[in-house]
Amino acid sequence: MPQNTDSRFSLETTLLDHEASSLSPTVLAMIADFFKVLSEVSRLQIVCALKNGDKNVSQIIEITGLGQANVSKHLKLLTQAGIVKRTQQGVNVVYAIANPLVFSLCDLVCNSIVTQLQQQNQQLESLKMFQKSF
Amino acid sequence: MPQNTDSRFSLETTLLDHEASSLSPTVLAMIADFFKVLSEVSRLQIVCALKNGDKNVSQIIEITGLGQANVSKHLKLLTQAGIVKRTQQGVNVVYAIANPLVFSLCDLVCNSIVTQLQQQNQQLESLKMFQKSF
DNA sequence: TTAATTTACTACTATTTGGTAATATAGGAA
DNA sequence: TTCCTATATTACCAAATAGTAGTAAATTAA
Repeated sequence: MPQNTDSRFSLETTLLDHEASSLSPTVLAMIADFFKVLSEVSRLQIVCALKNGDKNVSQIIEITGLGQANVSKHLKLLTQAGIVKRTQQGVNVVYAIANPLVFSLCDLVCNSIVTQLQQQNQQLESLKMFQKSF
Repeated sequence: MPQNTDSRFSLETTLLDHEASSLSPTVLAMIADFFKVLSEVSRLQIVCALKNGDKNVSQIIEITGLGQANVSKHLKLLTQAGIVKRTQQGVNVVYAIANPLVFSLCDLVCNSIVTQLQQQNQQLESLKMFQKSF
């Protein structure tokens, strides 16, 4: 196997191309952790709230309707995951999207869900037509 | 707002373009659920095991080293999410990737993590240089 | 038929985690 | 200084979940 001196690509190419037994659980855990941060409605709400521009914590609380302590905890997780970034501005703390990748991910998943629902819809229609013929 | 008769795109365009208050929690929940399925190491292991071709349950158990009941439970979740598909072949049940999107998602996240680690590495190097100058 | 194999299901335990109330901390105003 | 506001942290509870042992169901072989 040729050595790849660019570590930026060595990870991704070695990650999923091998049998699971040879996969680094550490790498899989990092990927899983990233997905886990995006796997909660409250955190997605916060991400969406930041899509149209930076917001301070109070604004995020107002937009999402979540509790203050709850928002603070979610923001900490999102920050640790590198999804949002924190900037102190006087007494306020402004959060912003640090990694726009999240929107690409959400769009991809959303398209996938829509396609899946469409297929289910088609099957439902077929069933209806079948039922009608009796 | 112009009516969009193609429901395939109305969802994705209305999803993230508005304030969180106007977002359908249902849609966000569907997206969150999809991410949640990918947020566990064991399930990522199974997905990776299927990357190089379909496998029956016994093979998946052997490759991943997970318990039988555990694998069965994870496969059920992956199937419900539309990520893998199930085919009975005699006494065996063969699972295959139903939605290759998962690999795109994993690659995107993996690249993001690598970039993040690189940046941290650079900061570490800067710190080392700084320390050396004393 | 019986026996063996494969997969799914059913509790059950232990751990994790979202939400919240209370408290702490820190910055700005008076 | 004191007071007020904004954010973070802690402690706690309740719900969700990963893992497992045991069992059930279904198929094939003998």
